[in-house]
Amino acid sequence: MQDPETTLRQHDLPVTAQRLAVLRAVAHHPHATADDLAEQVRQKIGAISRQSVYNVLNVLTDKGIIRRIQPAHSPARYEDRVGDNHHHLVCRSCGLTEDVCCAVGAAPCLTAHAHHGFKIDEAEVIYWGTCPSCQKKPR
Amino acid sequence: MQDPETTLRQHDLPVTAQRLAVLRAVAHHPHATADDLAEQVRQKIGAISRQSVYNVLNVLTDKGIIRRIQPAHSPARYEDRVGDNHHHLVCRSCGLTEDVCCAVGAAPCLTAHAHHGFKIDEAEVIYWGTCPSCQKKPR
DNA sequence: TCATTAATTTTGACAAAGTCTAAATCTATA
DNA sequence: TATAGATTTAGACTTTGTCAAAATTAATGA
Ligand SMILES: [Mn+2]
Ligand SMILES: [Mn+2]
Ligand SMILES: [Zn+2]
Ligand SMILES: [Zn+2]
Repeated sequence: MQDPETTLRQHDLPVTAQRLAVLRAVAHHPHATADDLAEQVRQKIGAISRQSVYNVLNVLTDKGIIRRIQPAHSPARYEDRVGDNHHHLVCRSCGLTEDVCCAVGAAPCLTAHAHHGFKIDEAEVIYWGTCPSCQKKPR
Repeated sequence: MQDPETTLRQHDLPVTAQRLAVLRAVAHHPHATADDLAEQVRQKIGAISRQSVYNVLNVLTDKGIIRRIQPAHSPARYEDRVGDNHHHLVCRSCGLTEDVCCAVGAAPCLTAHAHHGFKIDEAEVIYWGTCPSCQKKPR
């Protein structure tokens, strides 16, 4: 990823302190929630409204600059690793989220057998399980 | 599936009108939301509280009698087709949800390469696309 | 540099989907 | 049929996110 200001200009987005800070926060904290990111941004630039965090995350997602993932039982999470069709491994117990390369190859799971006449554009895969640290915990 | 009353007794659940009605509604309306199901139940038994619908869906899900799926942008959906590791095909436009047999074989996507030391117990796959009917619509 | 305009940010209300709690009701059992 | 324990209900509450209008800021070009 290049520097956030260049990224914004390349996408015809006016450069604002809020956008820069959110974009940096996403880059530094992959799979963070909107709330997590607001927290990070506040530590950097002092203040940001909740609405602005959502505004920025939405516009960045629409432009394809970042990606939104929405596992069950969790608010949406964001990452700037886009366009590589990777998947996720989520701990049922603590929510820890790890990247996993696409199981079948390049963008393979997209070859979804033309089922039911649907025009398929994405295969979303989430592996659910227990992370090493939670496996150790009693209970 | 056998009759709902037997199912409940086999799982040591006291039989109530609400549980029977919700279980029947799930069987007759696969991939319905809690709200959809409440609606159906009311047509059958006259009334049920929102909380009871959730209570029942939760206990049935915990017992493994039904399954909960939670696609992005949608409230949770329920079905009584459990234990066969099937996946889902969801229309981005209208939310239509169809079953898809597991792409890789029996319970294959579970063989997830022992990544990151996680103990994986489920591979959830959602194919996103546009259903035939929505493909026809203008716009 | 400065004024103008369009876009962004903020504030505060609102919505959807669920959960929590205590009181009322019902089921199972004997 | 009485009892104990479980379920159901009502209503408040929480979380995550959106909407809309007013205030502020960024980009542009004179
Ligand atoms: Mn990722
Ligand atoms: Mn299904
Ligand atoms: Zn964990
Ligand atoms: Zn559709």
